[in-house]
Amino acid sequence: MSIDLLFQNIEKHIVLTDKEKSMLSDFLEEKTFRKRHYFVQEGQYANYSAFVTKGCMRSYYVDTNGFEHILQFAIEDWWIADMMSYTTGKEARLNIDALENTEALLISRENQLKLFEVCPKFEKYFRIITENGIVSIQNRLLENMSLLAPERYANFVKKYPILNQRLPQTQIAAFLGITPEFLSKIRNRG
Amino acid sequence: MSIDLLFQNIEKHIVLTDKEKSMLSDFLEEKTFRKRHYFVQEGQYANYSAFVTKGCMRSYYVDTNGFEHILQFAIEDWWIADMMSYTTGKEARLNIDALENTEALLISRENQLKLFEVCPKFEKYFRIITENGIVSIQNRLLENMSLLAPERYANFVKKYPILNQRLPQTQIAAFLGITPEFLSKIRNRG
DNA sequence: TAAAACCCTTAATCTAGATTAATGTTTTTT
DNA sequence: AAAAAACATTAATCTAGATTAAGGGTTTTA
Repeated sequence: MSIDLLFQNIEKHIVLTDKEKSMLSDFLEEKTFRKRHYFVQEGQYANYSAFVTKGCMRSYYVDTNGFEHILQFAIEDWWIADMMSYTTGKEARLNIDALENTEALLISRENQLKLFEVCPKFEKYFRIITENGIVSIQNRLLENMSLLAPERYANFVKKYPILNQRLPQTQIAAFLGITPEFLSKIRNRG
Repeated sequence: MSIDLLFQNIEKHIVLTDKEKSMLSDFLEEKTFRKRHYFVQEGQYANYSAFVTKGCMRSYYVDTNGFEHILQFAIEDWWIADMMSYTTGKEARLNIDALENTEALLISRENQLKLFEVCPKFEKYFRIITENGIVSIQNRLLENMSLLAPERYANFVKKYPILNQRLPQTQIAAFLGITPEFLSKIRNRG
């Protein structure tokens, strides 16, 4: 069962009783996304967060010149959401779509907050993964400010070897903040 | 009392009883930092988080060429920490120092986690401000990727007019990811 | 199975912002 | 009050990476 992947993820941080597992289960929705289909679109109220159990999604911002800037990839075992819209209830500024045919477990913000009330353990879990999220994005920001593109790419490969194999170059370039042409140059001894 | 500023900050998100306030108070330490003195240095175990009640601090990374890249400013009513070291217990890679004579309330990670056990309301508070932190730094990353320096500076001024007045240009430049020379040019009709 | 649609490569040219350097001002320390 | 340190300005030169463009490959869709 795909929900077991989520249970395992949660149990890296807290211990769950069977009752808590079934409670969580009741608050989730299973959904599949065909390649290139949207989970979130700019302008929507994105009050769902997704835990990917199969496939790959990405969140990205489209700038005023139409260029895409990728904030996050999410393969199996990763959460993805427009955190701004999800937590504040305002309109999303990000898009989230599937780069492969994808299966995910969705939780609404409403259900998440209910879960926190009923069982503070879940609040602890999300507090921890949110802390980890901050650390990881702070690190990325500092890398963007202090490293040249070839070094950033080397770190990407080291950190996410699977993504480097699995994703098209265009997507990796849009994540690193460079053009696909320049990434091509880097890859072929630039 | 300077701790009232923290109570007010917390009560934007949750309601506190007098008992909870005094409990929190017991877990905090008051400390002052003279201008240019360190709260955290690279290589230390930075197991304290600071809530600034007066003055200004900054967290920054020093790259291999000796350049400083500022991750965060914290004036009155802001928390600041090396989140990586604070949450994982590993050695800090950031420095945090005072840009002005500063007063702050410190909480150790140990006490914070105790507080969460004793009173889950505090876990909720920190979950919320951590969520807000993610949103804000995600936004900054996307701005860095999608905007030119003059636009980033304009947004900075709009978002933090006080910091723009209060901080030297060198510090603002190190936050925006540009040189002070180029910021000078931008400011004088660039 | 053809034709879109997407994806990758290479190379010439261009530009946002860095670097260097010189000069002046303001703030801090002695 | 002097000296030192930090801060700001301006301008010439330089460079990491963008842009443009053209050609070839591969995967999807009809």
